[in-house]
Amino acid sequence: MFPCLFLSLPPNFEYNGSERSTCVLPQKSQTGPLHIGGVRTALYNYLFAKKQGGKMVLRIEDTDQKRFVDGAEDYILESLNWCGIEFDEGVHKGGPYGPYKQSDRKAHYEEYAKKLISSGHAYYAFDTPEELEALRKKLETEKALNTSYGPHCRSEMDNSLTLNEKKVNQKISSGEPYVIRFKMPENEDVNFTDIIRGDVVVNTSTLDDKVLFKSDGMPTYHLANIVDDYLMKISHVIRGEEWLPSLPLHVLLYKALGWENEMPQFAHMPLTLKPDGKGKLSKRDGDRLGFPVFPLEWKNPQTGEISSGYRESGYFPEAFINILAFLGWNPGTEQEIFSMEELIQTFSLERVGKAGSRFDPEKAKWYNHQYLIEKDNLELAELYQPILKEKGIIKNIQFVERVVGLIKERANFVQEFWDQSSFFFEAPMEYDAKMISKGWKENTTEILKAFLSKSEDLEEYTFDNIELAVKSVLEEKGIGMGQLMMPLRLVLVGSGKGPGVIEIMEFLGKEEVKRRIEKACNSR
RNA sequence: GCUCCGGUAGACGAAUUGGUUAAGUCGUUGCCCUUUCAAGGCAGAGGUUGCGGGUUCGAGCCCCGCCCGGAGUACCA
Repeated sequence: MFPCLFLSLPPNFEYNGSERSTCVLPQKSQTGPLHIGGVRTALYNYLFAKKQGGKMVLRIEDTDQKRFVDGAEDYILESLNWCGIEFDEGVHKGGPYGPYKQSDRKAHYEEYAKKLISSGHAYYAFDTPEELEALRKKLETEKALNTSYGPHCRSEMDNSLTLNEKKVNQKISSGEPYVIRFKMPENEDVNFTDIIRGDVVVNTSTLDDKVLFKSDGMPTYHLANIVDDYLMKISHVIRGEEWLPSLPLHVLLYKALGWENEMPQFAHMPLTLKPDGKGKLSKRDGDRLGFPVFPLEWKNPQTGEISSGYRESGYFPEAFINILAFLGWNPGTEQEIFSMEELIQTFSLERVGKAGSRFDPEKAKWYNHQYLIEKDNLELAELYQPILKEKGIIKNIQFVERVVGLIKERANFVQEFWDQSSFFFEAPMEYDAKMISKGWKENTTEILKAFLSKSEDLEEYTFDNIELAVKSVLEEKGIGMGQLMMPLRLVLVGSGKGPGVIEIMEFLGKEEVKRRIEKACNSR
């Protein structure tokens, strides 16, 4: 899996303005594709860009060839498309700053890596993995403050700082593998400002000589990101908090390349945490705790393992977006339901929180319910139809629409509709035992028959008329409402759920009600 | 270990930037309604704002120390 980057460019770009954004998508996601944390990062970038009137650009960061996952790129595209996050430029669309896939931009990285070498900001290193491992172990046993490749040890290693030029050229031309490392300055304070975190200072003595260019000819994230953001004229970098520790390096790279004035502004957003326990949300948490971590269902092409997605679980994209937006951001008002358009209007980086937020699956359901009850009955009926077809039930859309209108308030998802409404389509096959013992008395059959004969006389089987029939039966028999309504519900629905009993009767019609009552009475 | 970032009820989080009694939502509990369930309405529980000092008339907010959590510390992003 590789992450991708979102950039936004305003039509009239100026570096000192605050009108453009960019972000890095997923975190270390070897284990799977874009998950909700990544979509949320994309969303914030999108909201920021749209609010400022910028353009959204998708860049694919596929510099790690080992981690290529088949289908990942399409998955990203499809996910964001489902969410309603649109791009103006990118791998799939082209644009003035292409190509938008880093594996197609190798020449750029090589060029700037060489520039850094000639300006003395970087150097070639020939150390083998074994030598590197030995170095680390040695420094660890010495309890050195900094156990990585850096100023304190680079003079003892196999690199262009210790070797003479002839030797270096010889090694390179003979095809010996090499990397290019950044020459980290010694004991220098790096100051920078993060939009969300504020001012941060880091001393370079805690940093190391990061590899910028790998022996396979590809850049690392650090180099590729800086070069591309510069070339693509990015003004804002909005990415996950896990990048914050790399920011000093990035700042130093901008300086070393002489791009200090073109350096974008940074915003590092809080991580999304597991609902239980500790740590950031990972792929495994979802199905372990019974909620999706992916926007769309994902099938791992290598293992065939399937992870559930929000779309397949019945979440509406609008609800999903709303949930994500509130994961680390809030408007400061009491409004909780926001359309994408409202989010664009209201969103600001300043109101993004600093603390990591825990994802709450319960509240996610609540959000979906809010959107579901606001949906048009016809739209919901169309979503319900395929489910009915699977059950072998063919009904016209008007019928389904009426059913949906009666039951949608008690469901969070369209998938729950059948459980709430099966009795509208077919008579109950069995009766709930608890309801029988609670509501079915000796005289119940007699009461139901009395009700039946009352309703026989009804010319129009309307709510009001049925109610009148109910009342007169109660009066005649001198009984309470429960003695009639409980059995009626049992007979009609089969259990203790569903809308009001009279509403159900009105919907089913006189004949069907009669059939169900008689069937139940005869079977007693 | 080291570096950085965090810490307000079970969860998300507000607090006009130092100003009464620390919002609201989800969840939870009870009641009303519907003799079902859900929705809705009402009410309640839940907090020493991580801990300890300090500054101040006054601290969730500023300063110092500590504790806890997270991230980073790869030829991964």
